[in-house]
Amino acid sequence: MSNENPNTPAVEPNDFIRETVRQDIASGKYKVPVTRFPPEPNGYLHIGHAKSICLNFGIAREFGGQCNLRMDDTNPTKEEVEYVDSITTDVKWLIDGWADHCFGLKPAGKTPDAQTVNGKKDFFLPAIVGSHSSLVEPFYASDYFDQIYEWAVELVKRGKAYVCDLSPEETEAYRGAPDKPGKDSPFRNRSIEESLDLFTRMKNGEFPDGKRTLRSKIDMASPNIWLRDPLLYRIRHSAHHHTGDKWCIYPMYDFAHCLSDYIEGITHSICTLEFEVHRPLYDWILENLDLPRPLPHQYEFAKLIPSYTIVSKRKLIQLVNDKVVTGWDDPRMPTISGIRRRGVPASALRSFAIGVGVTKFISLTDMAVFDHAIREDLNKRALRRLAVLRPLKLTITNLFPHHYEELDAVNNPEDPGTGTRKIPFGNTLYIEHDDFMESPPPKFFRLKPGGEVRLKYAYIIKCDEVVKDASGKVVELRCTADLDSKSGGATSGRKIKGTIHWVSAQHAIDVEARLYDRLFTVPEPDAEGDFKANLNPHSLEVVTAKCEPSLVDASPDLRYQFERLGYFTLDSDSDIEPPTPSQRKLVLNRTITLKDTWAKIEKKQ
RNA sequence: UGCCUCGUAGUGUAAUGGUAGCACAACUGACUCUGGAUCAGUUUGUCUAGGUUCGAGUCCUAGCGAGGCAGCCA
Repeated sequence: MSNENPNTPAVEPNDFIRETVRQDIASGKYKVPVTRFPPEPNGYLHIGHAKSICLNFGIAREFGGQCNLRMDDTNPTKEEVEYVDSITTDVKWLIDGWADHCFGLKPAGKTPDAQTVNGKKDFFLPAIVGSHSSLVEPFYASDYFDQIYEWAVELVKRGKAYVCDLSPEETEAYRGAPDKPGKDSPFRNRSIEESLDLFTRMKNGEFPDGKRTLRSKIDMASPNIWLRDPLLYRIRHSAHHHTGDKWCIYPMYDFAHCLSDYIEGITHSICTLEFEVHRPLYDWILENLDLPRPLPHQYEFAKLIPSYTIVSKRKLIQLVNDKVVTGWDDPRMPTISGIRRRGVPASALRSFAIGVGVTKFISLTDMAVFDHAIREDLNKRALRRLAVLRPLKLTITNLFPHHYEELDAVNNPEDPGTGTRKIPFGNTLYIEHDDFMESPPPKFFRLKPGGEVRLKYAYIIKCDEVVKDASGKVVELRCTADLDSKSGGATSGRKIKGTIHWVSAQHAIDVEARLYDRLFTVPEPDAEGDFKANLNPHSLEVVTAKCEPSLVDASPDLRYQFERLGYFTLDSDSDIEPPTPSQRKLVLNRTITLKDTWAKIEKKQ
C-alpha cells in the first residue's frame, strides 16, 4: 500500500513556530533546523503525540533539516523497554514515505564525544539521518548521564548549584506558593568544596533516596516557581531500563532536557504549553555553563485534545489494565498503534495532525475532523467489495435454483486503473437486513413489499412476498427480477431510486467483522466525574458477515470498502497463511463507516 | 491575592495596520447502479470598553473570561 497521501496539500503549513524557524534560517542563526521528538517511554504514543511528531518532522522536511527521536528517560521507576520499542515502531510508521529521509537516529550504543571547541570543553552527538540500517537506534537522554553529571559538577564549581539536605516535605515548604516568595535553604550557602564532596557521595550511593538533592542556586523569591532553586538531581536507588544499575542519582527533566537538546545540536526545542513556565530555567541552565556551540531554544504550542476520547496516559493505562479494551493497540484506543490496527493509513493521520494547525490556544478538536481525514484518504485508495453484515435471505423466483453467472464489478470508481473483477450471482442471495422495511417511512428508497430496487451490478428486482417465521420475524424475501435490466442490458436505464448491495448465498464466505464505534459517548469524557461512566457500551459489535469470495485473498496491506457500509481492513487476528484458502479465518476491522445520510433522515423522522 | 499564556462562525484555523477567508459540522439543491464520492449554494464570527490611526481582528490601556505554574514526574 502506498503511504503517500493522495491529497497532499498544495500549500505547506505555516504557523508561529515555522515563522520563527524561517527567520532563524534567513538570519543565519542556524544553518538548518534540528528538531526532536522526545517522548518518555512510560506509555504508548497516542493521537496527541502524532501532532507533535508531524510538527517536528514537518519542520525538518520543509526546511531541509532533521528530527531526532529521543527517549526522554530520566526517571527509572516509570520507564520500560516495551515502550521504547512501541514508540520507535509508531514513529517509523507515521513518518514512513513522508519524512523518513530526515529521521535522525544514532549509531547503536554510541554516546557523546568529548571535544574542545573554541578552547572550551564540549559534548556533541550528531545524528545519522535517513538511515534504514539496523545499526542505528533512537537517542536516549540516559546516554548523556555522564555528560550531564559533569555539567552538574561544573555548576557547583561556579557557585551556581549546591547540595541541599532538606527533606521532600521541607523543600516543598521552603518553596513558598505562587503568590508567596520562598525561603532560602539553610544549605544554600555551604561551601563549594562541601557540595562537591556531597554530590560525589550521592553519586557513590552513600545516601538513601530523598536524603539529599542537587539544587540550582537562582532566586527563592522569583515570581516564577521554577526559578526558586529547582532540583537538578535526586537520589533513586533504582535500576534503569537503559543504563542498568550504573546510576543511583538521576537528573530531573529540566536539567536533562535542555542539555540533551544541546548535545544533539537541536536548534528548536518544541514542547507543549505546560512547559512555558519552565523556559526561563531551560535558558538559565544553558547560559550558565559557557557552552561553545549555538544554544537551542524552546517553543511551546497547545497540545491536541480530541473529542470523544481521552489521551491521559494514566487513564489510557487504566483502560488496558481493567481490560475495558484488549490492549494498547485495541482499535478503539486513541493510541497510534490502535489507530493503525483499526486500519487508518498513516497519511490520513498525518493529514489530520497537520490540518488542525499549531497555536497557543487550548482547544477541543472535533473527532469529526479526523473521521473526515480518514474517509477522504480511504475513499481514494480502498478497493470496493460487496459484503453483507446482517444477512437477509432473498430468493429470485424467476431464476432457476442452479442459475449462475458472473458479473463485472468495479474495484474503485475513484481509480479506474484498479480495473474490475467478477462476482458470482445466483438465484439465492443475502441482502442487508436494514435494506428492507415492511412499512417504511417516507423517503425510504430501498426494498419494501411490492417495491423495486436495483441490485448493484445486477438486476432490478421487485419484492413479491415476505416470509416470516413463527415469531413474526422476516426471514426471507421472494422477488422477481427484471431480466432485461442487468447492468448494460435493455432496460438497464430504468430509473430506480434505490441500489442495494448483496452477495450470492452459495458463494459467500464468512468473515468475522468487528464493528468499532467511538469509545465514549460524550465529547469530553474526563471533563468531570469518573471518565469510565462515559464509556460507550456499543463501542464494539462483532458479527459474522457474508462477503463476496474475492475476499479470501484479503491482504493486510490493502484497504477495503464494503459498499454502502464502510471501510474495513484485515486484522492481525486473521490467518495470514492458512493450509488452504477455504480454511482461512478472516477478521476484518471496520475502520470507519461511510457517511450515512439515511441515518440522519431517519433520526429526524 | 503572584507570575505566565490565550480569547476570530457550532468546532478548529487564516488574515504579519488595508475587502474577515478556509476546513470540518449543519442545512439546500444538482448528479449518482454506493443515501458514498463529486459539484453548486446557504447559515453562523473578531470577549467588552476606551484610546492611537485616514483605516484596528491586528498596536496601546483597562476590564471580563479561560488555562498553566507550588512532583525529589515528564
